[in-house]
Amino acid sequence: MIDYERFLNPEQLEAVTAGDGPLLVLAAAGTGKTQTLVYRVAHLIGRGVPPAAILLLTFTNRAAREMLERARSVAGDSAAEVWGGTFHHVCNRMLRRHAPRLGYRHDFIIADRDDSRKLIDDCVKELKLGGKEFPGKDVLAGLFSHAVNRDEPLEDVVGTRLDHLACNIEDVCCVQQRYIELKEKLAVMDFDDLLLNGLRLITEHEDIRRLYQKQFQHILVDEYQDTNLLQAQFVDTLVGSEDGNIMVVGDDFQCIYSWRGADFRNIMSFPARYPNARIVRLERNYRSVPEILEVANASIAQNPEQFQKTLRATRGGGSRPMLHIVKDGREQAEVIVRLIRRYQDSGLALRDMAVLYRAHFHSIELQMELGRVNIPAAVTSGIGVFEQAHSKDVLALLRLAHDPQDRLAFDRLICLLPGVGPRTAATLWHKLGSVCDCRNPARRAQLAGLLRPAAREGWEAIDSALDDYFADEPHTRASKLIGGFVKGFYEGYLTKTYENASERVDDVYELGAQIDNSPSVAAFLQEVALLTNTDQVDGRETGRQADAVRLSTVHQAKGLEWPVVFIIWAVEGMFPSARAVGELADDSEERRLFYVATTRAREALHILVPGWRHVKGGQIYPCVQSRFVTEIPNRLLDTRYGLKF
DNA sequence: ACTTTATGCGTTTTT
DNA sequence: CGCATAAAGT
Repeated sequence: MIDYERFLNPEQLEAVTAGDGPLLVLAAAGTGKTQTLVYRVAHLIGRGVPPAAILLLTFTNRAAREMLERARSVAGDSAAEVWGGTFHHVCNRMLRRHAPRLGYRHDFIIADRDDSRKLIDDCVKELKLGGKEFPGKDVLAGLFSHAVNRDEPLEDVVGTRLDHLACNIEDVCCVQQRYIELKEKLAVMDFDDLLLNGLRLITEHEDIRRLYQKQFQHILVDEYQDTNLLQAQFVDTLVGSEDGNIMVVGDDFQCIYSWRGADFRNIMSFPARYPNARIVRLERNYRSVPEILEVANASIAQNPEQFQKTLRATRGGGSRPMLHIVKDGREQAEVIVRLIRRYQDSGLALRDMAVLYRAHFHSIELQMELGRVNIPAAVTSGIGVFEQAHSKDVLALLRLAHDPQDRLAFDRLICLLPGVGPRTAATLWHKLGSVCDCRNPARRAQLAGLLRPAAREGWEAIDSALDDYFADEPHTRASKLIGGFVKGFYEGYLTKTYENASERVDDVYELGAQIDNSPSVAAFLQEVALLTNTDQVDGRETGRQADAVRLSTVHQAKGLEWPVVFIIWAVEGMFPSARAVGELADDSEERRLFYVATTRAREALHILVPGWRHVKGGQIYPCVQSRFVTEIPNRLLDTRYGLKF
């Protein structure tokens, strides 16, 4: 029997041991939200609920993995059978089983952000729209996504978000229509389709809805404040009744994804949608020293219309957060280097420290400085390994090998050949009859015959790699195909295309090893589009990751904590970001982001405010201290100037 | 004429 | 890194 009272405080215990019925846990930052979810899962299993009857929806795959691992150590190995993952992941898993019910193949292709933008661009060109006044593909993708995730008509979204642009709303709708048709034709779902079709599956098909309602006796949702309307509908439908077994955990103060359609009204209206919901508040913060919490509380108090919560400290006194007024980005980097060295001398490891910023490019100057003075830094970069060109190239080869109809993969692969671009790729695809059966040597030879000599040479190398690969069936190993591909063709391509070709070669071999270790190549390919950079970085950390300072955007730091945190570029226009303030005329989400940043720190928080910003071209702009700093009472901060501290 | 490739520049946040 | 534009290649 688990001694819950030993590991949980009274509020956490109440949430963990609550009986059936809806439950809303308002868990402020650092109050043991994860602990509560982990023990709730353990408690349910202990009560006799079959693990496979529990659905745990999280914001990242990493969060699900961590929670289930911990639940496993508390409740035993059976916890591994709990369904856990992101909404996209769970929808994908359901859709792989039932896709034909919606007119899709089981092996539909997932289009990542790049793929869908490319497809949208194709639609625009096909409809001969384009032009100066017409929105670009990113804007269009954003509009489509917004409409889907908020369940609003596209016309309204275009009307409100694009009123300054004198473009025809109907044209935009035409592009969307064409985009939807094109996706259907290519058997492709984009990220939004996974959610949309996951929801359609259980709303339009009663038997499937019943199946999953019966299977999932308990549904738990983490980071509920960052769900969008579609996701909330998905959960509500699966729960089925207003007295169902649904537990949602969240903190409206930490809703930072509304630009992606998240709507913290989901959490605000939860008590109205589930009138009998029990509400538990977790306010005892175990993470940070009181001085840091005071700053966080003072900051978030500026936002109206939220569930009132105050972080109460449980820890003893530490020291006040430091505000560093520095000359410019260079001095900012210098201050951080000195502070890092000082913390190292006092016994902290580099992995105990993190530098947080609003946008990736804010960190470039610091990265260079850290490199110069040999302080190892782990950057959670904007694009993960799987999203980088070389991974995608290799994945395209594997995808095409396993699915002759994967046009996106074909295009990508064939365009690597010299003298072949999108146009020739399209012609070739047509000439081949909309299939590229790599399993069939005769078909591969046919393709070779259609290519120009320069391109043919490259294709022949790929051809022999494919030949070797299929010779081993059914025990094909991805690493073998990748090895042949790299040696015969890709290494040469990489060396003439990129500076850091050898790193990329290493990455690609690593990718092969990972696929060999996964259950099957096909399963890996079906999941890979949903794996994110943070999943990947953490995967590596367990491996050979050395001790390093973490550099991260605030968004990617969500759910993490460090003894020492630096927030850089706390100036107007950068944090809050100029775009966010201009577009929304409401800075509350940016303030929540600042709140998330401050509450990542356990012992020490340093906020840096440079006075000048060097833009390339030699221009210098003065910086104004961020409103988020200015609105904090002076007495809560320890202000230092320049290099004196 | 049509395609591919080279060059220079600007960057919010991401499943 | 991706995008737009201009130049080179077929």
